[in-house]
Amino acid sequence: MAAAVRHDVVRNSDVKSRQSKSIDADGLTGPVEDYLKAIYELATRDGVAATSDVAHALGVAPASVTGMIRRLAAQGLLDYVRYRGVQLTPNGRRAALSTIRRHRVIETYLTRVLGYPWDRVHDEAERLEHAASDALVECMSAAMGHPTADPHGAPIPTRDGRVDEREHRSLAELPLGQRARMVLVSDKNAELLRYLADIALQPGTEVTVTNRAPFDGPITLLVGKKELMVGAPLASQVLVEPIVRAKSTAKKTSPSARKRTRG
Amino acid sequence: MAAAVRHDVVRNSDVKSRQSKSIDADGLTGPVEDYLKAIYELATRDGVAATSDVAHALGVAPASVTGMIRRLAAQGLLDYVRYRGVQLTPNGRRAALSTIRRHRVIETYLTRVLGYPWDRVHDEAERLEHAASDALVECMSAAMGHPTADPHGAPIPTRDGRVDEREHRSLAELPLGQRARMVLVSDKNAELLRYLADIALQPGTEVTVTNRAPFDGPITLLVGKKELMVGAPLASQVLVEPIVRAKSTAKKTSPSARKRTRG
DNA sequence: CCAAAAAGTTAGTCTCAACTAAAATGCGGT
DNA sequence: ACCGCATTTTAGTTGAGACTAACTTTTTGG
Repeated sequence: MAAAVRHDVVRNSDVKSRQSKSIDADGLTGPVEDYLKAIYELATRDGVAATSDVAHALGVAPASVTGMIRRLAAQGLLDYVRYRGVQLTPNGRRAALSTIRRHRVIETYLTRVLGYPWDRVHDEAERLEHAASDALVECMSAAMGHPTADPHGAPIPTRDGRVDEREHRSLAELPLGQRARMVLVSDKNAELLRYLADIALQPGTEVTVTNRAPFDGPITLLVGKKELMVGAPLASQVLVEPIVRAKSTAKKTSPSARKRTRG
Repeated sequence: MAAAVRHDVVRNSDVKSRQSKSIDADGLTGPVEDYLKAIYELATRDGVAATSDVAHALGVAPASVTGMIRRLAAQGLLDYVRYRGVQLTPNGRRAALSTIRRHRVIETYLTRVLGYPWDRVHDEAERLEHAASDALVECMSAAMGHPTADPHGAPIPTRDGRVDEREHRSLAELPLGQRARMVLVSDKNAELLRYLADIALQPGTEVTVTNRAPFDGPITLLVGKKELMVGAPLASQVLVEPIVRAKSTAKKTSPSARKRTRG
């Protein structure tokens, strides 16, 4: 090859910023992002997240959660009072929503564009969300015309951290005969998702509960034209929104379902 | 299968396999994959990889490399003789090529399908390669009709570990006046890639060296219809393949460029 | 209202993958 | 053949993030 030149432009990637642990987009590690996500979800439901709930959600020992919580509180991502549970600070919330946005955009992209199977997309996104940059996620989102919900119906937070936090009732609570539209199911249970795909029940599908056997017995559904029976555990996982006959222009769903789109 | 409820299906993701460190697709950690990739590249060039070269390639201290090499050798991924450098075993080679395949398919997908910028795709792929499953990578590859080279011209290994390992000569070595086609440039230097994009020199582009100033001085190129001058360091990074006038059907490139497609 | 159970925390240990400093080895030149 | 230098390895430390075992605090049921 040539002679002894090549000094400047060529030296590949010399000074490698020297960070020891693998940091992703937010400057947070993968595990940290997972904690923030889990705490976000628990605290949104219950106000504060309990140590053991976080531990269960992440599949780690409670003692590990206490340890991590201390670090995150010291970093200003959590408000923590010993023995009293934990909440996100504004910074923590921002970080959590950013991770959730990445997760959901990725899920949506993989199913919509690549045809990746519904029931496997969660595990894939669970790893990719820690590796994909925000720039890439924006690329994906733009390529789909900025969807607002993922394939399981979960709302996608915006870049500036707004997200639809409405709560929905499940098929287990839906009044008999009330027409409704499925809106959401957890993406975490692959078996459940496969079964729902089998019975053609997905976000957007219209469904009615026609009968409910006593003592949490089988629930009879009308999905499209087909009638079928499901158990109570499944029914409680499938969230729906009643279809309101548009009488007035006022878009009230129900007095109990408070609409709050926080940011 | 209506009746008797289904207590089984619903329990979310209870028993979480309990593995402590974050393992990806191959059952290897991110750092391990990075070492195998680096060793693959160095050992392919030089027979064995030297500790300090691996250290430099990964931006870590030589002592760290020795430590990791011991672990990988114990796992049967490397052949290691103290003070003598290191080589991949067949298993190590398989793992390295699998990671490289993921990297290059991802790079290609991001540029071709998502329009992700040429000079930033390497860093993105560097993180995604550890998170994307082989299944997803096959999806991407299929969506593009199974390309054989990434956007920088690097050959994409096949699933079964075959890869084109031909060596190419650089613009610095190309005889004056010889028409050639650019085939490859390293993806690691973003600045270089931006400049090449500027001058419209990419894999596939036809290029001729029309003059070379003495003492590694400026090199004059003909790219398309435009003439321009580049320095020796750049020229040595741009690899090309001479264009042979198809006289006979025999596809000989050059006696020195030995074609070996190992697997 | 108090004791037992449940939940949470502390203390101490482990592994991975990095580091620095010091010792060992290999090699080129005379 | 040997000296000096570059390369490599060993030894010992560090930090993140997990674990178990033991202890403390809160909650709950009688």
